[in-house]
Amino acid sequence: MGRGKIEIKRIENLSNRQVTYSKRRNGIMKKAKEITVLCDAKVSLIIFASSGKMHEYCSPSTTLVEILDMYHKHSGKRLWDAKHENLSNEIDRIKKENDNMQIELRHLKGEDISSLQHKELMAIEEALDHGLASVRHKQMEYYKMKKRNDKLLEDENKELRFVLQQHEMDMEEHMREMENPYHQQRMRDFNYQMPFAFRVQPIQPNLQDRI
Amino acid sequence: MGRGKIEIKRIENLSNRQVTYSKRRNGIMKKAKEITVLCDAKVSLIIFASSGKMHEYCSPSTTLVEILDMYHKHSGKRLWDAKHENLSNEIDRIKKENDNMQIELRHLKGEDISSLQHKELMAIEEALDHGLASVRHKQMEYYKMKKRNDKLLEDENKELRFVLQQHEMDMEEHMREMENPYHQQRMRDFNYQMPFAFRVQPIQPNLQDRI
DNA sequence: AACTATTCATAAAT
DNA sequence: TATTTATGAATAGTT
Repeated sequence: MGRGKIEIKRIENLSNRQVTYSKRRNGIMKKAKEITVLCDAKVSLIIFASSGKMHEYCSPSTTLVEILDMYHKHSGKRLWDAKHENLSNEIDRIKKENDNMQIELRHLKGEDISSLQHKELMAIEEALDHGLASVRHKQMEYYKMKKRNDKLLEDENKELRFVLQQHEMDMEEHMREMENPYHQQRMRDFNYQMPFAFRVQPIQPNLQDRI
Repeated sequence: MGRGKIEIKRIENLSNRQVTYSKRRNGIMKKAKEITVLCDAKVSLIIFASSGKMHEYCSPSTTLVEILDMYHKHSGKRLWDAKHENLSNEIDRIKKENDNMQIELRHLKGEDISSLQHKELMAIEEALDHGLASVRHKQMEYYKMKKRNDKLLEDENKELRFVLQQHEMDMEEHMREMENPYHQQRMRDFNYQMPFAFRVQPIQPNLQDRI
């Protein structure tokens, strides 16, 4: 159909090929639309030019995904399933792992143990014993640490009380010397400086957060 | 093109529609093949008739999957990625669940507890205590059952020994009466019948499998 | 991009 | 359903 018959083989002239591509692509698109309307068909048409440009047509009554789903059902071919299969397998694997852990957890919590054999119960008991020992050991550590901290606080307290007493004694002594203006000035200096001199830093700053 | 112009609208006559579908489908397929060869294009064409029958064409230089991959790159549209994403999300969700259980398990086994707060340790200890109590309770049940079974076996044993003794005593008595042919016959009967009379069935047939 | 001359596709008939 | 045929549509080559 044209000014002479052409052989169906690659058009070597780039320009001619592009023109023919454009014309024929429009022709196919039109035909696709027509068969969709005339015959109630569902069509998906995807064309890539050798340049890489893409054109597509999809019947308005449907979507490409829908057509691919139908294609899948009809052809039995895989398409994107290969990609999915890997993920599905991983899900299965993890779910299984999950179930096993769930069972182990329940057993350790003393649930669902009615059907267990004596040997299995022994193993669970051992695990629990071991876990309990570890946890109690850890708690003992905290207890000791707390006790040590209490001791330190107590010591600090004692020292502070002693210093405070000294302080008060000094104060009284100075009070007696208050008439002297030089001493008045010294007293003010003392008030500003002494509190810092005896401020005590906590030894384990964040311990209280953990106990 | 044909014996008269036709309007592009659905062909109501089923037979005509089917015929037209078949002809035009062939036409499009041919055009698709031609543009593939003439213009170096890559074409994917999938057509579903209203009957549900499918026909497809794909350029020989490529595959549908390849074309869909290219389609994906060009259009930026999702296609099967939506499904892909769902699976990925589920994997993430399950993996998270998995991790949490893993941690809980390790804690119950007394592992990785260094960084735990006192409160958390208390909770774990409580869980372990509870689990241990359940497991030991269950084991106690088995122990009692076993003890009961032992007792029953012992009693049976006693009874059997008693019966056997009786049996032997009877035997001796009968031996003494052996001269009498009538007694000889009775003795044979006795030998066949008595063992069954005192055969004892185990009370918990499969108990030994579970202990 | 628009224009034909020509071939092709196909609607209707068989 | 397949083939034939008359006709409109598509398009190759030209402008």
